[in-house]
Amino acid sequence: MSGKALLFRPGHEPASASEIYATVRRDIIRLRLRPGEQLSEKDLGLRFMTSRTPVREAIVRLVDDGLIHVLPQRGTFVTRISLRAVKRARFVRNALELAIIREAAEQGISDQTVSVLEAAIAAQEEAAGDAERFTDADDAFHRTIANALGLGDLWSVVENQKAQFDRIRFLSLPNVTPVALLVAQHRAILAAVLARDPAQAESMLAEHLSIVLDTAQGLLSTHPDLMLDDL
Amino acid sequence: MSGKALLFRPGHEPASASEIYATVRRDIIRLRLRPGEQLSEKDLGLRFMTSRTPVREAIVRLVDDGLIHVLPQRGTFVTRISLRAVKRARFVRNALELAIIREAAEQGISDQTVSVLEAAIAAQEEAAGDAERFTDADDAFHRTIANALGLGDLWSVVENQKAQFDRIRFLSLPNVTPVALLVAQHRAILAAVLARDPAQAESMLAEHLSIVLDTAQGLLSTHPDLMLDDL
DNA sequence: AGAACCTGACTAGCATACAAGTATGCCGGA
DNA sequence: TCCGGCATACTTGTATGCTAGTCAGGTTCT
Repeated sequence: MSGKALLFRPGHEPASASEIYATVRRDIIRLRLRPGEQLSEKDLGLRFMTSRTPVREAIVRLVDDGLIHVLPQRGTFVTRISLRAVKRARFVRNALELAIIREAAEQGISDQTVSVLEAAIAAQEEAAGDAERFTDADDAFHRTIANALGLGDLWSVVENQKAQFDRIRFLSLPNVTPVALLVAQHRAILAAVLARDPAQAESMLAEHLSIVLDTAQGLLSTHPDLMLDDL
Repeated sequence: MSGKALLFRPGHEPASASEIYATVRRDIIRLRLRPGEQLSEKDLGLRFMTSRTPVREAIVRLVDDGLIHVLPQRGTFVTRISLRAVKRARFVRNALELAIIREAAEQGISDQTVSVLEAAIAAQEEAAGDAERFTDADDAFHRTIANALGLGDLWSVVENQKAQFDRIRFLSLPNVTPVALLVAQHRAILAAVLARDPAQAESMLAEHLSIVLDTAQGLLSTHPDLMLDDL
C-alpha cells in the first residue's frame, strides 16, 4: 500500500487490459507515476478492480514501449528518462518528420488542413499555462500534417518514440521551455510549407526538434534522480 | 490438432514466454507459419510444453509487432502481408538508414569494420541458395554499419519495421530476386562509404531498398492469398 | 425439402491458486 | 555493538479453472 494510491481513475467497474495499458502509459508520460517508482501488479489490480492477468498484459506492452522494466521476482519499475533513448527517439522523429514536412512543402496542403493547423496553434497559445493541453495541441499540429498527406501510420511510429521524451517536456514546460518560441516555430514551419519552400520548412522543423535535446541536457543536472545518464 | 504440428522445436522441457515469442516470430517471418493461418493458444502451449499463460504473453508482443491479430472469442491469426505496412516499413527504414549511411560516409569507418562488412558480403555470396543464411548475412551487413557509428539502438527500430517485409524476401528470394544484384549493391554501398562520398552512398542505398516495393507488387498477383491489398 | 433452432466443441478474456526467487527485519550469539 | 542466520512477507512467473462468445452440424418442425 504505497501512499501513491490516489489514482483510481476509471468508473467503478473493472477495466480491460488495454484500458489499463492506455491509462498507465498516460500516467507515466504525464509524470503522475515518477521515473524510478516501483509498481506492483497487485496494487494495479486493486486500482483497476481486476486480477493480475490483465495488469500483466498491460505491463508486457509497456515494457515493449520501454516505459517500464521488470526485474524478475524483484519488482516492476517506471524506467528513468534515458538520455540514450531520448537521443534515439529524437533521431527517429527527426528523420521521419523531416521527410513528412518536405513532402508537405512539395505537394502543398489543402485549405481545410491549413485551418486545422491554425486552430492547433491557437489552442496551443491559449493553453500556455496548462502543460497537458499544450502538449495535446502540439501533437495535433504534427499529426495533422502527417494525416493530410496520407502518412498517418507513419505518425504512429513517431508517437511510439515520442513517449521517450514527452516526459522531458512535462518536466520542463512549466519553467524552462519558452512556450512563445515553440509557437513561433510552428508558425514559421506552417509559413514555409505554404510558401512551398521545402528547404526552409526542413530547417525550421529541425531547429524545432533540436530544442528537446538541449532541455534534456539541462534537466540532467536539475533532476538527476529522474534521469539515466547512459551517454 | 491441425496438421501443422510438425514444429516442436525446443528441447524436451518447457519454454519461457520470451522464448516462445522469439521462436514464433521467427517462424512467422520465415514463413513456416503462413500468412492467414490460424494459431491456437492451446496448441502452442502443447508445442512449447507450457500452459496458455506464457503463450498469451508472447501473443501480446506479436500483436504489438503487427505480425498476428486476435479476434476475441474467435481466434488468433497470422496477419497477411499488408501492402500498407510494407510501404510504411520501407519508408521508415529508408529514412533511418539513409541517415546512417550518410553519417558513415562523412565520418568514415574503421578498418576493422570494413573487414567485418566484407566478410558479411562474402557470406552472402556463399549462401546464395539458402534463404535463411542469406538473410542473416544481409542483416549483419546493415547492422554492422549502424553499430560502428554507435547507432546500434537505431537499428533495433529498423529491425521492428523490417519484420513487415522480411516475409516478402523469403517469398521472393528463391525465384524472383536476383541475388547477384543485391550483393553487387552492397559492394557499391561499401565502396561509396570508403570513398567518403555521402551523396553516392545515399543513392546506392536508396536503390537497394526500393527493390522490396517492386517485388511486393509482383507477389501481389502471384500470391494473392498471402497478401492484403490495402492500398 | 427447407428453414429455424438447439447442442456441443471450439475460441479468447479473466480470476484464482500455486511455485520460486528476493528483500527485510528480528533474534541469538559472540 | 556487530554479525550471521532464519522466518516471513513481499515480488513476478506459471498453471489451471471458469465465463462468455462464436461457429458448425445435426435435428426437428413446418
